[in-house]
Amino acid sequence: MDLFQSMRVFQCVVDEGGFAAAARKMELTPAVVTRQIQDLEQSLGVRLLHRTTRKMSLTQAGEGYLSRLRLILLEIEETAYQAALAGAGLTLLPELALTARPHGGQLHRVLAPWVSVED
Amino acid sequence: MDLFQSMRVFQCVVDEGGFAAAARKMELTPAVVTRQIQDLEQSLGVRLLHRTTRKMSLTQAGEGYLSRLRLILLEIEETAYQAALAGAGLTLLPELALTARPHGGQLHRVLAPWVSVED
DNA sequence: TAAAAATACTCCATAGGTATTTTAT
DNA sequence: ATAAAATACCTATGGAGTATTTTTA
Repeated sequence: MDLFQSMRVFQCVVDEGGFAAAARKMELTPAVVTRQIQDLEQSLGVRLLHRTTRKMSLTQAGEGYLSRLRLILLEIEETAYQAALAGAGLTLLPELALTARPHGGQLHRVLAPWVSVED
Repeated sequence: MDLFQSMRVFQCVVDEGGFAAAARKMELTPAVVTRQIQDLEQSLGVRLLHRTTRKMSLTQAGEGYLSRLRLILLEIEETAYQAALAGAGLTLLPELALTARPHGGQLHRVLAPWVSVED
C-alpha cells in the first residue's frame, strides 16, 4: 500500500467533501478512493470518516489526523523541493521556505531572486 | 512506487552504511534496496548517494534531505500513534509526545500514566 | 579476488478498473 | 428516483525475487 497516496486521497476527500468529488479531482475511480481510505484506516486501526451515501464527516480521530497530515504533506513537498534545489547547487533562502515555490513538478534549472547560489 | 518505503530504506541505508547491510536489516534483497533508492532519487530528480561497490556516502543534497526526512518519519509515526489513541478516546499528554510510545504496531487498548482519558 | 552494487529476467501479488449492489435523501 | 458509497470480480502493471554481470578496494 502506498501510504503517501492514501494520505493525499484522504486530504482530498475532506477538501472536496466526498469520495466521488475527490475521485473526479484526482482522476481516480470512486472505487479506488474507497479502498485507499479503507487501507489508511486499517493501517491506523482507526476510523477517520463517518460516511453515508449522502453525507460524510470527520471522526474526532480523523480531525486530529488530518490537521497533522496537512503539515506533514507540506513538509514532504518542501523537502523534495529543497533536495532538488540542493542538487542544482542552490539554497532556498530560509525566510522564504514554505512560501515561494513554483507550480509543483520537477525542478531543473531555476534561478530566481529567492534562491542563492552556493559559492 | 511507495514513497514512504523508499524513505525508510534510504534512512536505513545511511544508518547501516550500505545497501547490503540495509537489505539484511530490513529483510529485503539487495536488488530491492537498489531499486528503492533509484526510485526515490528519480522522483526527486536528485542523486542522494555517491556509491561505489565498496564505499557509499551522502551527496550534499542527500545530507539535507536525510536530516529533514528523519523528522518527517518521526512525525508520521507520532501522528499515526495519536490517531490510534484518539480512536480509543485517549489523548497523549503533550509534554510526552515523541518520547513515550510502545514498541510499534497497532494500538488497541492502552491505558498508561502518560495518556489521559477524554472528558 | 571477494564483497557489494547494478542489471536482466521472471513471476506473482495487488493496485486499479468495470460492473453491480446497497444505501440514504 | 438518483447520486454516492461499497462490493465483487477481473486484468495488467510493477514490485519483489533469482541469477548474472560489473565494479572496486
